[in-house]
Amino acid sequence: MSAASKTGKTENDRLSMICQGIRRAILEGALMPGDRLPEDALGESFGVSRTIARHALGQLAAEGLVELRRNRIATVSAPTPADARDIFDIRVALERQVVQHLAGNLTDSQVAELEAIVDAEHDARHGPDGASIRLATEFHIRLAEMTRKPILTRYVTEICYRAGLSLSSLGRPHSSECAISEHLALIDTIRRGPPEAASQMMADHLEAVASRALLSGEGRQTRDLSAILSPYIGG
Amino acid sequence: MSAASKTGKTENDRLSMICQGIRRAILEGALMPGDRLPEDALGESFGVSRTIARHALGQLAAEGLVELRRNRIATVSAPTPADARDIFDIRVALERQVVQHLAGNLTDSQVAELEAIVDAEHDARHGPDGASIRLATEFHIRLAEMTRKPILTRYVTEICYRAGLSLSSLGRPHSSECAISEHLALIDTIRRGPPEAASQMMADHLEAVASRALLSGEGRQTRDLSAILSPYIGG
DNA sequence: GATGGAGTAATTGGATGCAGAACGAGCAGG
DNA sequence: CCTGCTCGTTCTGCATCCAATTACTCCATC
Repeated sequence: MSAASKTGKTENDRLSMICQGIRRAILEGALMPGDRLPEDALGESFGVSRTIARHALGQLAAEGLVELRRNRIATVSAPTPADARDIFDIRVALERQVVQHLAGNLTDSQVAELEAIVDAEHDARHGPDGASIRLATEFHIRLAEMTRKPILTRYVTEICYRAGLSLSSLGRPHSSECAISEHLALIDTIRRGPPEAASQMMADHLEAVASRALLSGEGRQTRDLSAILSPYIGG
Repeated sequence: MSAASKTGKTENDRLSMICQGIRRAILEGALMPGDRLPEDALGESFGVSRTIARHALGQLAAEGLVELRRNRIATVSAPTPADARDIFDIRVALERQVVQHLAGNLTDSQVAELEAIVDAEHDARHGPDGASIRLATEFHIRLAEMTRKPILTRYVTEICYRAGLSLSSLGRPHSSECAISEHLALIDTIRRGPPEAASQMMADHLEAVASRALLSGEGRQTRDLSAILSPYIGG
């Protein structure tokens, strides 16, 4: 799925499979912060041995999605509100780059593809929360991929997943209603607009998403103490 | 090898040690793109088994510093000029965030610390290239750390290492001469300046670094094979 | 009923072993 | 002299195994 740069890839890596599976589960809220991810349970779920599961956890920890402490069961990361703020700031910076590179350069088929995603978002707006978040994230990731800049794409993808985790853990149940029309407007502005306008609109959009989801502040009271204390333990 | 190898607490970080060691070796140009990193050799060098070395390679691959292809010996990544351009764009975006958060908020001791690094850069300006790149990178990383935003810091650190790799492989021998005065000016502007000014100065600085180091590389397109392939040979 | 502690089960950290793929030397042929 | 093929060596992919540490349960105690 990631960009194929030069030499053909298509490695049937089981490791990527596991990573992607867990990423999606986290993104959709199926896995919540603090949930435990024991190595052999994981391996058994995915039909591989602990070795692979272990490796996958290492990767996901590097991406900030899971927390790994010595001799302890891996858990889904629990971003603090400060983390979420940090993540969204970075996301704004990166996605501004995306739309600046894209502004005025979208092909018709690309526009169509993006609009198809928004359509799917529209269809899913009354479904489970996870689907909305996943589709909204997909929209942004596809946008990044269209720049054909693999490194930028990688970072945008990563930060989008982290943002998704923040939303599903700290955010209110739902706020995608407005995001849909904003996505449509975004497509249009990117398609024709000057880079600055598109960049600004993306920044406003992401800021709005963050505000709607996170500004509520109280969030939901955490399910257990460890989530509250986790940021203070590791150092 | 002579490290404290007793059981107990501080033995936690063998993996981080390897990662950091390789990162620095790459940053300083001791390891060049295409250099092979066999798991056995790595493990032996660091006095651990393949398992750890393997894990470390996985991490570094996730950071984009090494390339990992199935059943093939890991190699130091070989960024293309396009990759380098991409990396520097991202770096500009991220470091603008850094200075925007920092502008007007630097303490005296922080200023002193940064100036100390620049002093070290000055001392090292006629030494080996690696030292200059390492110190310049350290300057930017410390700057990021001062925001006390761990996630932003992580990304800046990562992108700085990648930029360093690009410089040491694609860049000209020396370009640190001007960077030193620019770093000093940067400190001053961040210390007192408005966020916009500091942000712009950082962008200009990084753009200048990229231009000085990379713009020369554009000229040689398919000139002769040995010149093109020399970075891929590993000598 | 709540608290603290010991013993057992569960889980991770890491090493090793084995199968298979890639690398490279050496040889045959143009 | 250069190109293509074959085969032994090297290296990775992965599973399994053992030691060390943690998590959990149960019981004694306050």
